[in-house]
Amino acid sequence: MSIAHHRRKQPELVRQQLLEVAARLSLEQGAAGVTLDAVSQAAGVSKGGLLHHFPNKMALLNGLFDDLTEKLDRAIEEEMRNDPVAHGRFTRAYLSVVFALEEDADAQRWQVLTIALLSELQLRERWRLWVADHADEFVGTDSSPGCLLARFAADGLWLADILKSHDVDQPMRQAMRAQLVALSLQ
Amino acid sequence: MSIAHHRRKQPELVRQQLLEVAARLSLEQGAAGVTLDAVSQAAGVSKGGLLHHFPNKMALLNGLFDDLTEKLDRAIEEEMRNDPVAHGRFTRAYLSVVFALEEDADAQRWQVLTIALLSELQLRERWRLWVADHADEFVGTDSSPGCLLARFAADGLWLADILKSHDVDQPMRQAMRAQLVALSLQ
DNA sequence: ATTGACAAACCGTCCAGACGGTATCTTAAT
DNA sequence: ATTAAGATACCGTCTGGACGGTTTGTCAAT
Repeated sequence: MSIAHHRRKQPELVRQQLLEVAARLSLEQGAAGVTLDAVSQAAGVSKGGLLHHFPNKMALLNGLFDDLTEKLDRAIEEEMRNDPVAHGRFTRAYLSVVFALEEDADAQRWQVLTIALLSELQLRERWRLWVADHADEFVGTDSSPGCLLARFAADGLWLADILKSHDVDQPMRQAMRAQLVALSLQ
Repeated sequence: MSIAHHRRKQPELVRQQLLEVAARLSLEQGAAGVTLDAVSQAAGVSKGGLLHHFPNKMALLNGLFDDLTEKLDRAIEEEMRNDPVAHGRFTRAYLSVVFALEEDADAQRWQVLTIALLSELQLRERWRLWVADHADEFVGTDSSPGCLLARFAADGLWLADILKSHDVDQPMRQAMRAQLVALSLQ
């Protein structure tokens, strides 16, 4: 911050703002709403300015993806640090994060974005890699059928939250979570 | 067929062909690949011809959605007819259909389409309605936490199949299915 | 003769990206 | 401490193409 004080241009803030706005637009207007014009204008930057930070649209989308997975990874690591049991540790952390998503208002913005990102071929592949890498990293502790099933169920719940298709009340949610945690231990 | 025989133009076939091609394009090129130009050209029809069958693009997407849910409903009904146990009957039928998806080569084409459809705001709402309607219809038999959980897990597996993120081998798949069926009964 | 099923040309809009330019910041030599 | 030199962070405009949709034309079947 000491630097920021005598620094009038703060490119990192602009970059963050652009990502923020892009995520918000995808939430409010769907994937089609994320155009260079719309993003730059809503972020109070010219299109040239946007393209300075992200040389093309794909770079912007990749930036969103990076931001998303980074946050996800941090949240998961945080949860894993507080779990003494090795077996299914990653799965339980994953469960925690997914179950927390609905309550975190900030996180909601990212949920719909995920769907939008998944509809892009290249980003779908990146997502695949993310999953594969994590499955690989925790193959020793989290590859039992129970763990896999628990994570699948979490994904299903996450999808339902996005679509608001079911509304699961809080007691039911907690009951489900308990059952999935039990699965992760078996 | 008797009509088609002495009829050179077969509008119903063209319509089917258009939907087929649109689904294929979304699989091969992502949602962005489904343009009126691309669909009509790949279907061997002029753009005017396409717009004769579907007055605008949304109508085409709605047509895809209708086709998809129709097939889904038929498959589910078929499965439900062969299940003597009332409790969780819908959930088990849902499981059967989802687990069968990966084997059915024809069905694969529709999987990615689903994601593409979900990225469209209006179609997401239609999907929400479909889910809500079915949850409502079978509220007496399929609203237990076990059933809900089983369906969530099926959705997660379906997502994993689409992304090819995990490759679950056949024995594991069957074990998971058995476990989910058990959940649907509890 | 009318109509349904297309084809072909065309229109207006939107959008990704290029480009030329300007303001601001950093570095380092003086 | 000043300042020249270059890098970085933007801005505003333009363009070529894509895309959704319209209009008009054609032709076979009824």
